[in-house]
Amino acid sequence: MSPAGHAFLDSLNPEQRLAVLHGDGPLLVIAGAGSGKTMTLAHRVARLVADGADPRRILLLTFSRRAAAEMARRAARILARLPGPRAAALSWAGTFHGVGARLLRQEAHRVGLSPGFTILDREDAADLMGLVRHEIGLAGRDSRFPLKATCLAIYSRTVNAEAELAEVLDTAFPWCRMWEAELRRLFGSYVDAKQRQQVLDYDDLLLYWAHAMLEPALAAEIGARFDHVLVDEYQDTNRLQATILGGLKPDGRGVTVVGDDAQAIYAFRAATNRNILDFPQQFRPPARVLTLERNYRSTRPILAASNAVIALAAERYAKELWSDRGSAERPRLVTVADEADQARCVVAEILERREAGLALKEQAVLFRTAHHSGALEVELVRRNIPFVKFGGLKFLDTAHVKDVLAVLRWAENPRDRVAGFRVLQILPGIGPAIAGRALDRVAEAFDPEMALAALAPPARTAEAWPALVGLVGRLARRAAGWPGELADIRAWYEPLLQERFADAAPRAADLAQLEQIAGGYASRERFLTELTLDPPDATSDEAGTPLLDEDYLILSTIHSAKGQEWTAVHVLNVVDGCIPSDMATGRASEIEEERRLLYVAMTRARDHLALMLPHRFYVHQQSAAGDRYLHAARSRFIPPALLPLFEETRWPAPRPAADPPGAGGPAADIAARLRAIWG
DNA sequence: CTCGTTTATCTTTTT
DNA sequence: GATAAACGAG
Repeated sequence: MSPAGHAFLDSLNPEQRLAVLHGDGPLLVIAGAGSGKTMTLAHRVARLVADGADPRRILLLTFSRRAAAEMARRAARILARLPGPRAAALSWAGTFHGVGARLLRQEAHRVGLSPGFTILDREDAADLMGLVRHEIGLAGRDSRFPLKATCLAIYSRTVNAEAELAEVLDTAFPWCRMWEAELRRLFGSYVDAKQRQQVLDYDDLLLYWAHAMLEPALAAEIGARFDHVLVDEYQDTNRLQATILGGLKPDGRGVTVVGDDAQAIYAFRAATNRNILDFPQQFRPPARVLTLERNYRSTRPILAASNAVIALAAERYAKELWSDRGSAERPRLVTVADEADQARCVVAEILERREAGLALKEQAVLFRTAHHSGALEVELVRRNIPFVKFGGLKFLDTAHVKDVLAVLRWAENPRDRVAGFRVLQILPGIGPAIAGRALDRVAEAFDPEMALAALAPPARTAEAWPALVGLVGRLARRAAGWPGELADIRAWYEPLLQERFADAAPRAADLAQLEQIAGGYASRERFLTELTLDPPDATSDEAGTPLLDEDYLILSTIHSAKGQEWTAVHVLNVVDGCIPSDMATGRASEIEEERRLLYVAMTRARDHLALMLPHRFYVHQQSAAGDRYLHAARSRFIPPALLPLFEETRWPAPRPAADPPGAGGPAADIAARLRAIWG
């Protein structure tokens, strides 16, 4: 047991200290928003190491790599202050997917994988689904077969929830219900294709891991690698991840999970709050449960409003966050005419705060879906305010970056058909048919370069063909070394870029930046793996400038804002149809998730919180009706009973002098004058 | 076969 | 604003 009296425990409150000092039995920490969860977890890791645990035998599973890095950094800092030599940092910290990839590569031969497997990101996986979808022919004459992305979503959900296809279709994709038989066939072929090509999609990283844990010998061995397993954001894990955890530590010894059921916002990804609700009873004796209710982040009025919003939720672990940070400022409900005014208002308030000394970095604008920030982004660019956006389209999703990465992936794994298919079709004159046949040859051959060189390309391609063959050969031999390979690819691709895109210059700049990034990775394999598992998730208007020292505003989807905090927060479009999204008003559980989403958004704020209510809300790309305005009402999550907790304002502020139309009659009563002419 | 054009159809959030 | 199918010209 721990020698009580580690000096670094002094900064903790009593509940946090209990969590840090808890022994080896399974532990569940319900950590409310802003309750010092990261700090507590970091201290627990440090405490374990201080008491003799080997940091290389601690597994830390977090939601994002950024969270893992932050945790490791803080733990290291605590340890650095202790006397005596301290072992190296945590070597096993990352996401379930990242750790899975690493374990699977190490144990590849034992789970029937090639150690050279490549990983498909979501778009690549969707492309493969599209290829397979095409291959098995979809004759749907009367109604159309679901899009490739939808097919992938259905597949992914089924796997992650460990559920039946029929059940998933009923609950989450009712409009695809009629295609059950075809989907089943499609998924079978999809799995076959992945295995033939030695590629894994995101779900496979969990799936292979989970199934490896069903093999007693392997499970025991992998479980024995770790003395302690700590899982962060446990409310957002799914059944598959719970299965993995159960396989690693069946008796729960050394297991700590931390989470907050009130912040569960990933049900669409098959996360289930049953994991956290049922965790204690999984063990005998049951796991210990500790609750952190003291909030260090927000002022009392912000917390009061947030608590009131979440109090209306149906089912949750009862807890009431409290804070001793007094303030007279209530969160504001700001009514604006439309989205354009919303953008102007937000910018005006942000600039005002900056004038008052609050850096842009201390402020954030949050929204439900990525495109909701469109109008705001335009306004920010117009007024020259730097910003970085999290969520939505990424650097890696752009066509030219994907092209270059496909070349790398194809070199790493010549059987990766999605990659090869993409690369070949970059050349003018080559379409799906020729590319497909070429890939068949490559798959049969030992040497991809030879196979390609033996092929007779169509006349239009004859000129460009040898360059590609040469490139493929050099990459296969690793002639240029790393990261020189990227320069080699760029030299080959640049002329094609000019032909393919009208705006070649900025795209070329992106590729230069990609090469820059590549230099930070040790090898081609590491680069590809880590980039797909942990893509740089911010896009900024000024592509490429390392903004690290500059001041910039944060724009983020609410999902991507998880775990973060800012002094001032604006939440856009807090109206019915956005929060809750009108996509999600079908079932009660979906509505509940939207409620938690608003709660997460509100609890990001330390001192200032504004919820924006545009009256008119423009909806485009809507179904049949086409574009239209929606006359939006305040979100149903803020019913009239909660209004006293907010300050209701209007922007622009109604001008006091001139009376508004309709209120005191028109400023000049023309009608009376006209009557007077005859009077 | 490729490739440009035209048409109808769309479900958000992310590792 | 993107995706998929369908058509027609080279």
